[in-house]
Amino acid sequence: MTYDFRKIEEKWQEFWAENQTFKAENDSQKEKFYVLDMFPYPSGAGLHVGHPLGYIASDIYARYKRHKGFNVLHPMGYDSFGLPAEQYAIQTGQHPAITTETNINRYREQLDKIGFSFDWSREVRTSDSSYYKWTQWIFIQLFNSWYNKDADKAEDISSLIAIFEKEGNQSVNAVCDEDVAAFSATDWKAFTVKEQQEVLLQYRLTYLAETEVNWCPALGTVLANDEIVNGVSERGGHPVIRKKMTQWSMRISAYAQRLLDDLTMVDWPQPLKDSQTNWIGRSEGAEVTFRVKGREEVIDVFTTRPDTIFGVSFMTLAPEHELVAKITTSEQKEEVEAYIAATAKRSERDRMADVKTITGAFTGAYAEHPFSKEPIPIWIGDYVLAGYGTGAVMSVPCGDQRDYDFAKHFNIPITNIFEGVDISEEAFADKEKTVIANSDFLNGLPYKKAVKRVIFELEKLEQGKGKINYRLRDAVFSRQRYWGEPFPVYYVDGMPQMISAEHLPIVLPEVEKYLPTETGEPPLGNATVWAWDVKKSAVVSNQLIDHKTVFPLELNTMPGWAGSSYYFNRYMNPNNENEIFSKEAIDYWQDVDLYIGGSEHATGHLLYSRFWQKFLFDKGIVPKPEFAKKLINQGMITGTSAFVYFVVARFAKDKQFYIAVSKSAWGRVDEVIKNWRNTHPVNEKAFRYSVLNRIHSPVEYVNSSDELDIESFRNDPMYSEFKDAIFIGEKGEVIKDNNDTYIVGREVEKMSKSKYNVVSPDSICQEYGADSLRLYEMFLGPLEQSKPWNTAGITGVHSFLKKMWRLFHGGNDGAFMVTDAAPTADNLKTLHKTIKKVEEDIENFSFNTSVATFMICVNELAAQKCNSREILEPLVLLVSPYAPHIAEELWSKLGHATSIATAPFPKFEGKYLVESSKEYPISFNGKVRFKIELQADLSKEEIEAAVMAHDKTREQLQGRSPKKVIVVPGKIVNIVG
RNA sequence: GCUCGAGUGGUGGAAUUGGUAGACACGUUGGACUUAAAAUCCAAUGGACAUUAGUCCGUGCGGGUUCAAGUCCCGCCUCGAGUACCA
Repeated sequence: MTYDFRKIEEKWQEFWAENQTFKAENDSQKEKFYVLDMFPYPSGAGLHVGHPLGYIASDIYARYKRHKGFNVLHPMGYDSFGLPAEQYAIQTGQHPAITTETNINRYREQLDKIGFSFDWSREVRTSDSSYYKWTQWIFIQLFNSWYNKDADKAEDISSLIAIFEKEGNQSVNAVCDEDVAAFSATDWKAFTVKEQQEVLLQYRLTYLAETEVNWCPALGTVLANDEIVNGVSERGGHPVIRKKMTQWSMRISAYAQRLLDDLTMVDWPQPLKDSQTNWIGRSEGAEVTFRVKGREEVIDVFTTRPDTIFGVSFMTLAPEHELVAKITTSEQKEEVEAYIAATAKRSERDRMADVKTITGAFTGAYAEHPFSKEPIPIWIGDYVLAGYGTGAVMSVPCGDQRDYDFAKHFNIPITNIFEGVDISEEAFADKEKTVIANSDFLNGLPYKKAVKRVIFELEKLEQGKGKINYRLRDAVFSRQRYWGEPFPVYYVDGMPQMISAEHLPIVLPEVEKYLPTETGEPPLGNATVWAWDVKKSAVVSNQLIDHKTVFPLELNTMPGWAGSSYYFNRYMNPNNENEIFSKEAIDYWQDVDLYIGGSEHATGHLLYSRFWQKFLFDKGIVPKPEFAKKLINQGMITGTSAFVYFVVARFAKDKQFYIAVSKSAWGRVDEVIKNWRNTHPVNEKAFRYSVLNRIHSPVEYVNSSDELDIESFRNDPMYSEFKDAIFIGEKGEVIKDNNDTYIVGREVEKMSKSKYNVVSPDSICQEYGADSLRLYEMFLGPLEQSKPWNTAGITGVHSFLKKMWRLFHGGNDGAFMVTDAAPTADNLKTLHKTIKKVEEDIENFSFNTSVATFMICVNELAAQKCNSREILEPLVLLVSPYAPHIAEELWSKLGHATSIATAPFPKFEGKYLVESSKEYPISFNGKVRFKIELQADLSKEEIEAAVMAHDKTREQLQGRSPKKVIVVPGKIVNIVG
């Protein structure tokens, strides 16, 4: 019987689906294990072989854990709201829900063919109203919460209101907007309802505020910081400008410190942790208040070097700073305004690209030094960012290179306040070596002591305090898009009101057009039934809006990360209509044990998810402050492109054709063409040719030896212009389509349609089977590393499966032939060494090496002609997580009526590996010269004696007596001298 | 610029605490079987020298520690990822 993988794989995929083999139970006596993949956005292009890499790894782990007796939760779903479906809708009018559905079905078909052990009964789709009902619900919870810094957690807004009623807001230690006005309990009670709501918005964890946002005109929406890469939108690469807009924001900054601290709790890759740490950007320092000479206004600055305060020789404000207009003197007004106009014109991108050019303008105003009371000129400069700190800096040229360059450029005097340091060439920024001089009460102090002292003095003056600053900004949560979660929000007198949870979900309305309205409102502005009736508690026609019982609904939708920030929790109890998940479910499953996904989500999804998890934790909704214990970033699989090298030959008029020159001759085109002309005379004197760029050939036309299937290439309609091309080899000989070979050039590139190097998992499954695909993806190399795909190599793992199949099917007729014969010592040794290695490898996520181990095992057992059930049955179990279809088939042939999925993993027994002898490498001065076989239980002395007595040792030493003999029992012997 | 990661045969990659570098596989070459092909099997395969025995060189480069270094230390180079004037 031959290994008919197509039949076997189809059979078992059906079996698993019918029997719901991988359905996880929420009430189980077994220990839980939660293995999660980052769910995909179902794009129209479908999956290529790079996508399932992480899914295969997690599936192996999930299956392994089932064999180890765990109740495994291994779900899959779709992050199905998003831009591409909406862009497609704008172009074609096709409803995004339809496109999304089509794409999901295609994804599902592809995933099913690979034989994953997903519990599909738990599938979620973020664009389903039964799912986004809970996204809306969490939004409401955030709205109804504030961050109490004393308790260091989120609390219900009612506790804040209680404080306001009792004592106003002065003693409240909350994370809130910067500019909250002080009020007393009496004030609070005197406020109108609207005024009270305005105040509360400044404290809520999600709030509506006019903020400066990243507006992308091309996409017609705002973007979060992590959606902008190099100053342009991550999707599409469109320019982004700063714009003030009223938007929903998430007060993630409240959690900055905990997001930082709790990184120590999780086993995540260090680079990922580092990039979150950098993104949060904590810096310790002080806030210092400078009075402006002759004016009421003050300038607050944040500095990490308050110890250098006596080195301040000027102040710099961001051009956008609100004080600029107020303090600029009439003499300087023209220059300052011109400068502001010039910087406003420069895009964010220009500003970033051009760091070298120093620009700025003097405002004419002076600040007053808090200690020396000396006047300090106030400048503006675009190297100071409005969005960081207070948008103003105290410039200390002797201690900061940017300040130094600025001072030099504008001839501002530089004071040296460091002991024994030369600053004539550059600033001195080494904190460790700092000793302060020239600084009144700070003289002689090192950095740390000086900082402490100056903060103490500033507090005395009430002109400063120690402060910790974070780069992390609150996250803008509104998007001017159609295909996203609608907010459960309506407006009364301009103030946002939450729709109560029992009326959720608020379902996305139908619209005629997916573009912004003529008045510039988001696409939901096109909806005709999009108003909230508070009496009926229902969405009704806009025409009924009377601002008494019927109010307008929010027109923005939520961003892509809303639905993905808690889906891992929803999987625990995904079909629960009454709760986000049941208490029993969350108590049992707790958190994700293993999360596998791409590293591109480091500062987006993974930061927002941690934020929401902490919020839900504060509210007692989830039991863990971190949602995923261990996380692995799988590497990218790149494509191996194939190139054909062409020249265009012309002779006579209008007569031209293509000549493909083989890769190895590409450097000597002239010579090769000349050779070709010698053997194939072209009469026309006008013959000439020019070099054409290399052309991507579809990778399916190239075999494992890099030979092009010229006929297929010619007949591809894509390449009709090369239909009659002449292919020539290294020496200029003409390559005949059937006999000779044309060798293509190869290069590793990103897998993409435009490079014709995309390989789909479907075609691999069709030709080699899912088990081969799974094994090969793992065999390519370490999971975390990026590596090129080359279909040619798959024959290795495929023939391994065939070899394994043959272990079970002997004789000439290939009948199933497993015997109950007792295994030999060699059989047992091979098996147990394999068990040991495979188990270690899976625990270490080293899947590539266990595939190699399987190959060695099968090669050895084949050489030993092993047919013993006692050996082959455990082998099937070992292979099962990797190649589940063939494993199920062999398992059932071995006489088992139930699936292999939960059969216990073979137990390693060291006794079979005990060796009676050991082959010792004998090295002289570190170089191995020969090997000798010795008994394994010899002592150091006995080994040394045996080695020294050996003929070959004497031969090597040639009469010399060794200085030293090093014996490492069980390892090596080294003779020195 | 800063932070992190990585450099090993023609290729993908192996190599517990420093202890036989190149496992396993692809590719290549030769052979068996076959009318032929496919499939399968066998052998060789880091480089140089050598008839053999064997010798020398070899894990990006240069130093160092050690009986012993792909692995540890110091200094560089190259590539990749992230970040972008963060006061």
